[in-house]
Amino acid sequence: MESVEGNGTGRGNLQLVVSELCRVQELVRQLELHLHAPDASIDLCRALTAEIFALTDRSIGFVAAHFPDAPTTPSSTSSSLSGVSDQPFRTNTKKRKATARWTSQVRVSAAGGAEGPGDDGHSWRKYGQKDILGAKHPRAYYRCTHRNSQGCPATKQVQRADQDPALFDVVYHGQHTCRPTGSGGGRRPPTNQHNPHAESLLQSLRAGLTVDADHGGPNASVSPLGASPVASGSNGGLTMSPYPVPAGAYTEWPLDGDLQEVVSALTAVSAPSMDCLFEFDPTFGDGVPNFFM
DNA sequence: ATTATTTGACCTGA
DNA sequence: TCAGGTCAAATAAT
Repeated sequence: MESVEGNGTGRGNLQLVVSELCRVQELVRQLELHLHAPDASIDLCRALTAEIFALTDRSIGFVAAHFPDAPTTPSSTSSSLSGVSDQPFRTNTKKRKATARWTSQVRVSAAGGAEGPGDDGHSWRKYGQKDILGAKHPRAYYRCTHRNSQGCPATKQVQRADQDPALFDVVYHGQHTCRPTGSGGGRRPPTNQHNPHAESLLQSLRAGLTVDADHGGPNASVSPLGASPVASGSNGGLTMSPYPVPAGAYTEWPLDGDLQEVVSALTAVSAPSMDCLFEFDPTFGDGVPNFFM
């Protein structure tokens, strides 16, 4: 393995990475300011988000290039995380390729021993349940109710966490293309341009970013630093925690590798409990995540 | 009657 | 062959 020490280029890149992460932090601050502004502009937020992604992407590229098989140093946060999820949930490292092009992973707790995570703002129809090898609880499969009527490809998988039955691991696949029809069904509370999920994202980002060079390859993950494994704040009976994606968790999604985990980590704060989603299109058509509500 | 859930069978990728 | 994901008939709920 290459040693960075004694390698001026490597050290230079590390400095670059640090400076870029600082810039990312600054951009996040700006983004937050815009989000709190009464006349927040979605376009501006998009632009800032795109730049944040671009910067993190480049930094990850540097790290991956100079630590091709860097030994993983269990991040300082992972130790605290491990208490909650030493086996977050079975990461499908060798199963069929998914057709979805977008994925998000969240851990949701249901208050009062509810049967499942609360309403995430979309209407889902259960279409299957499977016992998962090594997992105490079965995994439930849901698809968007509007799949037939509108061809919405969004699906999600919900599985009760082994360690804490009050926690549910939810994996979202695919983007919602459905448009909620009037009242009922996929209802949406009236929202202005304030995006609560974006704020969650920002909180995680502001808490700090760590870039872990994953052993065994160019995969890297960005995990929120200092974010407690289970957010203490509740949200209408739901608590949601950013979910640092373990190394290799999503290696098979049809993405360009590195970014998938970043995407997973970043989008981990999106989702349930509200209906406006921070969606991310990993095809990077224009590299701009979509906020829509 | 319509819609949602359950559950065993089937399909697919590794 | 196995495990995870999906289908679809039966059943339940509204």
